[in-house]
Amino acid sequence: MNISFDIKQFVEALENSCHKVRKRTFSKNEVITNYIEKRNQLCILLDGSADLVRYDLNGNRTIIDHFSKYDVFGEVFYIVSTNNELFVEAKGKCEVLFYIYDDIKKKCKTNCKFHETLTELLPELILNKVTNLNMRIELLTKRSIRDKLVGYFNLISSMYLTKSFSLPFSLTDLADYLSVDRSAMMRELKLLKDDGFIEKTGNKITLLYK
Amino acid sequence: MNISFDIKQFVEALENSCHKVRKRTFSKNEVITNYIEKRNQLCILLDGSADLVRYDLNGNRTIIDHFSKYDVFGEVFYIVSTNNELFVEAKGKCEVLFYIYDDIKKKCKTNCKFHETLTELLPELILNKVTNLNMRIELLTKRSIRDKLVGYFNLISSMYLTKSFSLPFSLTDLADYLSVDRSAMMRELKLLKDDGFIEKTGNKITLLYK
DNA sequence: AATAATTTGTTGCTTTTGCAACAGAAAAAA
DNA sequence: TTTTTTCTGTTGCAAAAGCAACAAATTATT
Repeated sequence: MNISFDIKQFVEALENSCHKVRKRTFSKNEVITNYIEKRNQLCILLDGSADLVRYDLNGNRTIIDHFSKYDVFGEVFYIVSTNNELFVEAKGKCEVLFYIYDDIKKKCKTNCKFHETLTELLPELILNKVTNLNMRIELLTKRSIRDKLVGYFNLISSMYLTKSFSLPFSLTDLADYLSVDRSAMMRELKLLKDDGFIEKTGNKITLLYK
Repeated sequence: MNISFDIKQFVEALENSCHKVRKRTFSKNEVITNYIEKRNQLCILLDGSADLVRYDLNGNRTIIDHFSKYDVFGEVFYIVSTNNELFVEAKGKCEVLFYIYDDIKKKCKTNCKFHETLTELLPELILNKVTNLNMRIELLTKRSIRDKLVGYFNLISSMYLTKSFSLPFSLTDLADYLSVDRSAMMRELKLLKDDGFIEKTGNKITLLYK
């Protein structure tokens, strides 16, 4: 989910970048990072898209979060208390900025623009995450696959302010995001189409209701 | 979930309380507050326990969050982007502290201890919420009722550092929290018992595995 | 351009979950 | 203490979701 407006400030601050900040590129399917307890890492996705995924003991894959340009991620936003490892996987070519810190409030010696901006924006970034997480919970607590799909479509629709949109996920990934079986989800998509609620061509969806 | 250690500072700060802060008591089943877009309210549960609940169009009740002594709640922690109204309901006698603000960073004229403490603790409070929400998502993404139950029990168990504990919920409420049908959950609890994974007397659970 | 890999769409069958209903236990209110 | 209300435990049946498997389409890779 996008908070690009604020994050652009970060990118600008990087022109004369802090020496503690690293930039790296990744190609499709590479692991950008994993979440490690006790390490504090903050990452900014400068380009591309990536998913935060978890594999459980039964081999189920769950997409915990989906990141696109200028999204921020890292342990700050997911204090790990789980058994399962979390990975951030590149969905395509990605450019990522890394910042590892001991104390997020501590500035570097030169007190550069990056740290200044970070301190200023962090509360807002975190509140953004909270909104995100709450939306996610709202979706996941829906009782049926149909309700989850419709809930998700409404979200996308109100975000892009249009009833016609391309999914930011492949359908396979969408199933992992909604935490349901893919084939069951496909079946439900077909039913939604047959019932005249949506139109669907590939991964382009048009909402016909309301 | 409990973050009492920090919140005690708030309570102390209230000895010479800020005039913008209100204290009220509630009895069982009373609505403590609802979440309103554009209003900024921060509440601290000084005593008792309460649930943040949502009712959807199908009449399903979902417990979004469960609060106990010294937990903090309010719109800050749930920027509302939903159609469904959210209520905080008292589960018993409750004592609650309310603080409505325009700008959370703005201090009152007297710059009292309350505001000082608030500014200091807020980032930590919010990060605490984030952890909470992530745990919740971890539970909700589990694919079966059994996995949700076991996941929840593990959570409680590691929080209280014991394999034997009383549930902070009635079983009816637990089902609403895990977002599953109550009778199906009861069936699964019985199976867990029959399979020798847990012991259960009333709402006291003992984990027999690991 | 050809080949390989992944994703989509579909289906039959099985398992899990939800729904409805009810009796007994426990808790709250009168 | 008695009555009322809520919660627990259980069940049969219906509906929804998961699993497995495969062909067709699409997308990457060589």
